[in-house]
Amino acid sequence: MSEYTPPIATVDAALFTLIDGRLCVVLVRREAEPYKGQLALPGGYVHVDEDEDTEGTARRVLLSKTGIVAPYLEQLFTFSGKVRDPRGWSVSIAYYALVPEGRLHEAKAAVEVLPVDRLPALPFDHSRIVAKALQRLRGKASYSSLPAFLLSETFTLAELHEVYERVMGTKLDKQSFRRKIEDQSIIEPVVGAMRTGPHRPAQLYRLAAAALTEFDRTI
Amino acid sequence: MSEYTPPIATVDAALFTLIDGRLCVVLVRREAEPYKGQLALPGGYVHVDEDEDTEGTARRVLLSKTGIVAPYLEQLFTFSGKVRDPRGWSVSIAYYALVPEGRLHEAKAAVEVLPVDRLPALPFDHSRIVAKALQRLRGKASYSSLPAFLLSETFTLAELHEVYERVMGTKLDKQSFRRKIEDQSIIEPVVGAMRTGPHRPAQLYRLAAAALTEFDRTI
DNA sequence: GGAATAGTGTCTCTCAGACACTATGAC
DNA sequence: GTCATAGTGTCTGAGAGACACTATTCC
Repeated sequence: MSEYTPPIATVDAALFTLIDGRLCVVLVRREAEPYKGQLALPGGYVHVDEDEDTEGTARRVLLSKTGIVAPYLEQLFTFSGKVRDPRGWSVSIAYYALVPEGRLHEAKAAVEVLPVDRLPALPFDHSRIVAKALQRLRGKASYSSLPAFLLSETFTLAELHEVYERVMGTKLDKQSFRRKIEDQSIIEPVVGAMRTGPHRPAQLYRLAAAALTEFDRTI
Repeated sequence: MSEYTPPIATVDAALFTLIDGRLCVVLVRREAEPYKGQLALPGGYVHVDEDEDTEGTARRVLLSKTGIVAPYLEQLFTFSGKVRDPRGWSVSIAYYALVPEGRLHEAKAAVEVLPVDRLPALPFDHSRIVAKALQRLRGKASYSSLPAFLLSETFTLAELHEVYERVMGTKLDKQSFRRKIEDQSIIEPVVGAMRTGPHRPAQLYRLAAAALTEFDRTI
């Protein structure tokens, strides 16, 4: 097998955030060919001498191209084939990530954050990657704590409620939502911490577990 | 980037079947180093001159190593890193597949079909791949038509009921199961076709869609 | 007091689970 | 008729959705 030719191996990452209640993707302008100068998902080669695994590649690429360390990062899908990259037969291990709006100040100046429903056509198959990531995000929102990673560490129930509605694109009944979230032990109150304003103060909560938590399901 | 060294790129596939109500995996004995002679998941290099994409690799590898064309094949996860393969930093795009017991006669003589709860330790990270595939299979069983791909093209409701129970490892109420399946339009009766025996004949059904169908869910 | 948002009480309707019942074949 | 499995009727309890209510702050 000495003449074995492996495909090109890259990682691409779709980094989502929520700005003014709109789901957005973080894009970077490509500094090298192909598609130099175009907006695309942050991505790069797998570095076998540097990366622990492809999740390490994703973290490195996100940090180096956007300046952001995302609190949630998950492998999405591996895209592959002869035509998706003009450089030749390639494999792209795609990841998606969530970051709260408040952490975007860490971002490099060169990034552009665009609403998912206002994206231009993206190079490679990046539009497909974004579509698949959105599908995963929306699906997983309905049975897990995933949308909470779009909020800062503490948040009110109303904020959590809204982020679920925004991600899923549907109205959710207030009482049903609160029952569901509290029954599942997804979150815990931060005792004594309240969000104040010109109204009754709201209890602040944090995620009970640092990792993603899934709800119960039945057939 | 002329000095760029890509990782090794392989595909591994966990092929499941149901024998006497027990979930089993199809293993092959490795013909080459490393781990020559050991039982492992069917796998092989991505051939950039031959494969359309990595799903094509998976189909080719499954056919060439086991002789089987599986009616259901889905990408599972991409495993990667320096230590999982003694040949060096590698990426394995793992797939899982389902095949009905009745199609195993196509299989090559060299394959071994072992129950998932009786597997030996497998080389590389193949035990992790099987574990992750089982997790996906069990999870997806609860909200999709997935387990039906372990049955031949036509089947009775009782057979479908049993395969769901076997895959999920739980008892399901007969009436609830039938309501659920029929409400979701997962299957359609094959008019006039009945499974006979020393008892009342049973209506035969087929999947209403050739592809996987998901049930409705709510938050 | 009024405005604004937080948080609760409670009714209803749907649906899953439980389980007993009827149906229809072979013998 | 018996046996075996197919298939249905129906009760009940839990929970989601709807929606109105009370609570607590700032002004």
